[in-house]
Amino acid sequence: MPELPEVETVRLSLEKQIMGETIGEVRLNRADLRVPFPPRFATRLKGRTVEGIRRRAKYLLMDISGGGVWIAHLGMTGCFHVIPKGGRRPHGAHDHMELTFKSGKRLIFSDPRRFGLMALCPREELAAHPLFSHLGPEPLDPSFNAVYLAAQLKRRKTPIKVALMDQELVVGVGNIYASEVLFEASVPPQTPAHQATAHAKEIVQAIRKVLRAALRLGGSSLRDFYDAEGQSGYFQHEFKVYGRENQPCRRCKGRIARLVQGGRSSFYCPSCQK
DNA sequence: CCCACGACCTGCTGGC
DNA sequence: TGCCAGCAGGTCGTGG
Repeated sequence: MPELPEVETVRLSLEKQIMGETIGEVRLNRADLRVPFPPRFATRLKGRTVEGIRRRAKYLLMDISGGGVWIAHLGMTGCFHVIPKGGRRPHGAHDHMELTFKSGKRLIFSDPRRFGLMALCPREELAAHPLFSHLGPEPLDPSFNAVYLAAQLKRRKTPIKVALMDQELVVGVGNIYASEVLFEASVPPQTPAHQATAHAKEIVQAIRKVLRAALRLGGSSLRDFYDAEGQSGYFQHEFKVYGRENQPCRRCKGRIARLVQGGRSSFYCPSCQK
């Protein structure tokens, strides 16, 4: 569910729903997700007001009163659900955190695979936090440009598809958008990164174009992505290659191919991408 | 340093 | 119908 467009979609819906809310009860239904919840997590959230909701890479950052940041990562299957005051929702087997605001609104975090993560950090220590200190630039930030990308690609032998998913090179691009971006840039996914330096400009433009288009459509909903208000995204209908193995290329009518790189499926059009 | 690979989890799908 | 292999949006640690 969660590459940059999906995380940003969740951020927007959380902003609409829980900005300014003050946290009452916090219930954890287990001790850990991918890593343990922070020590005294519930206590440290209780009584705090949500002052801001930001995103960095695929992390959601809730600024809470008192100077702290509540960090959340959705992993593969993590979901926030906001339930209006008095609203009902059957308890799910994977509801790991249930938070009630003083207004009566509730916020549920569910995550079947538990690849998600929660952390807490003082605001001024965020940049130095181990989760953040090694992250590359935001793809929609001016610092991510052809000169930067070419310099990064130059010293890597790994396939371009794998390089684009490396959060140290650029953040927010995951398995879906890496394939879509390379189709847009007409670059085959197997190309060694250092051989793609000449295409750095096209790749930067493709990343911007694809991510912006996905953002406009509320991200991509495969099986289970919804924003905090239960709204699905629509970009999955725009996929040119992702998940389309053996189907006709929308551009040339040739067959979309699949290969495995770094243990993940890559999709591409062998005749358009060369 | 770089890279490939497995591990972490659960659930769904498709083939036999 | 039932079972099992294979696959799924991400990251991290290990070992070569």
